[in-house]
Amino acid sequence: MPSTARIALNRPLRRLFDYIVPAGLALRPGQRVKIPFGRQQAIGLVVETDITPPEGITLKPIHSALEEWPALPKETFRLLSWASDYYQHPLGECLFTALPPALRRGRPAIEKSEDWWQACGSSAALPANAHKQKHLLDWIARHKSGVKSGDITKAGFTRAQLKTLSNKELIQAATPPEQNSQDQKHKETVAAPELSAAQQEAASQLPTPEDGFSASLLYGITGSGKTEIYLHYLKKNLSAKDQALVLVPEINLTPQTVARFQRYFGERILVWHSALNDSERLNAWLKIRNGEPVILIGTRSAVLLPFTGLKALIVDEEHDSSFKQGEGFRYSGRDVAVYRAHLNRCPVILGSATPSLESYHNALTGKYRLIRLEERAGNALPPSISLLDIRSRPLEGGLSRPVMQALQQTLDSGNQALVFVNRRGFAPVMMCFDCGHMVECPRCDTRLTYHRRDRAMRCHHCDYQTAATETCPKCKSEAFKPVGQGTEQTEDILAANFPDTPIVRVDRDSTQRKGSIQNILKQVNSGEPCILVGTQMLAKGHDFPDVTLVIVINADGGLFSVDFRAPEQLLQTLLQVSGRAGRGTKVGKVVVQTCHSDHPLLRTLCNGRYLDMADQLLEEREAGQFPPYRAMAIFRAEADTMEQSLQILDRIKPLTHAPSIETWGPLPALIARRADRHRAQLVLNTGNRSRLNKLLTGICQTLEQEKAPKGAKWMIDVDPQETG
DNA sequence: AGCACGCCGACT
DNA sequence: GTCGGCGTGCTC
Repeated sequence: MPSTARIALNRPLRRLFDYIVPAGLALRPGQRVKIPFGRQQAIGLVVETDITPPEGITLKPIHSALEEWPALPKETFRLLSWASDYYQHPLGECLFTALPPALRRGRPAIEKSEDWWQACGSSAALPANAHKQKHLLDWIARHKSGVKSGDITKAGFTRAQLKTLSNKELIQAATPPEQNSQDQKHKETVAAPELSAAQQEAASQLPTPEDGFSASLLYGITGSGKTEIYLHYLKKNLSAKDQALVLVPEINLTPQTVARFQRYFGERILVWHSALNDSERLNAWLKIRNGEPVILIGTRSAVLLPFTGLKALIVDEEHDSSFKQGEGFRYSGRDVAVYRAHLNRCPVILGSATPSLESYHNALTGKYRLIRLEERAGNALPPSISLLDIRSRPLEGGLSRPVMQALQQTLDSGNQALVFVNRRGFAPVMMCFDCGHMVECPRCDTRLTYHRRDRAMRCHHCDYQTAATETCPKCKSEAFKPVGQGTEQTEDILAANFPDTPIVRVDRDSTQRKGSIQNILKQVNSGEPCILVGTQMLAKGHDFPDVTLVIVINADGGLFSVDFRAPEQLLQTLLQVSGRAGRGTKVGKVVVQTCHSDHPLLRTLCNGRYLDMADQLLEEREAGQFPPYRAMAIFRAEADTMEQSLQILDRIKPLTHAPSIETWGPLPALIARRADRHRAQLVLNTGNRSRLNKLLTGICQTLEQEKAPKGAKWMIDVDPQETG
């Protein structure tokens, strides 16, 4: 009897393939193998050995193992198997997402040294029309100690340009600056940060790695210094050989954040985020796989890395919705982190000023330990929040008179202000006041946003854009006007009202234009009076010590949404924005414009106590039978027509009829058509998560056997973040 | 997902 | 007469 193995492939298939293991080859789960697959060669991962293959199939032999050790160590492998089952995503694809691209393609698991270059010729030798090459040569020449090729492509140059310069012998291979990395290795790092009494008290409540698995929700109001607690915790609890993981939202992984950790841990800090290239990914992955005692700061996918000596996990801003992947393998980085800590018998700390209702609920039921830190670091006082009812108040670009006056006062006293507008562009709609026509996206069920800066109408849900017109495209009327406020418009109105004050706009458009948010914020950091105008981007992670006034243009969007998470997200955003005010020694003031100043949630907002709001929201969730009281999953379908999408879900619906499982729909999605795809969904809701999980496994298996009609697709989303 | 096999339109 | 369109079927 030849020995056998079950192999997972990087294919969207909910099945595994069995092979014969050649004599003399010892295989363990998690190992990479080269296998024949159909008439191609493929890379697979061993799932199980010595299996009993099904009858009537002739097994092919495995070609070879790529290395004799498992690329995915035992704990990582178990984590991914669990996640595959929990999120109902094919095992092969789950396992392969934990490999860097180079290893997925079958490249050897050895460190890839990057080639370094330095200039050795003058740009005068180049033809006059070779502008790109000249730029690149100048750029390389500016870096005296040489540059690595990865940074060259990141700076916007191509490999072809590099090669041309090399052929012309204007640049040559350089030796990597060894000294520098040596210097850094020996750089002294400072001891654990001094904690305030309140921080000390919070830190003392955190269980240590010796206590085994624990999950703690660190509720620390904005400005309370959660990061110092993380630093202190890692400093006190990691031995020289331990690994740790700090998960952060993509937007918070700034050079400043990394520098702050490096100050305490020097070379032990390693980063992992979407901007790494293939060789950087491979090298970081190998360090972690080799058990080097790194402290990894990374985004969502870092939780899947092959740690072998993980002693602590931290999830910062745990409420952030970007921890949930919105497509493909739709896992929650935060929830996977908690499960990983559990598997690994080590602590996980979830930190937030505005905890998710899921985590808060777990804290209330005793699953997590709740640790409160309700004092701002230094002498900073919490900002005062007030509502300003704007019903029947004249508005100029969305701003009321009292708000304008407050802005003036703030500037007069030499301080900075921040205006929060939750929409980029100039106006979310262009409307004709003669015929009532509104300009819509031809490919989506949405209105086009007017961008006055570049005279364009853009869809914010697909890549469609068209030139803006002066008159109504339908009836040619000149009564064709923008309706509603976007950041561009607010910026213009503020510039007109405060001509001597710099207005700094921060949104996706302005950061794209100016390179980075750091560039834009340079002038804000000087402390000179100015007004910041921006979207969500402003609310996350940036400190503005001189901002003493925060204006929220309109808070009502999330109050009456069909999405059950909208109120939670609104309050989180409002509080995160509020937290920008008065971070230094100055007292902050927050004014929220609303048409519903008597709304109970907004009333609670004014006391600034997030947990009071969370209590209120939890009551609503319980009454409505929503998560975290019930488990939820959504079948989504998209096709060329809505009929097709609904048809797929109508077919699924009877399969979901089971005790204790409620099914809603199928219904068209909130934005029913997006990029010419018609979308619908079927919502499953239950008090019995494990029963739902088993049911879903069966349904997905069944559906995969059937072929979906052409152009139509179904997918499953467990614990969905967006339910519109 | 790949990749082949397979049956119908415009070209050397 | 062929090259090639992408429909559907299979991969241990």
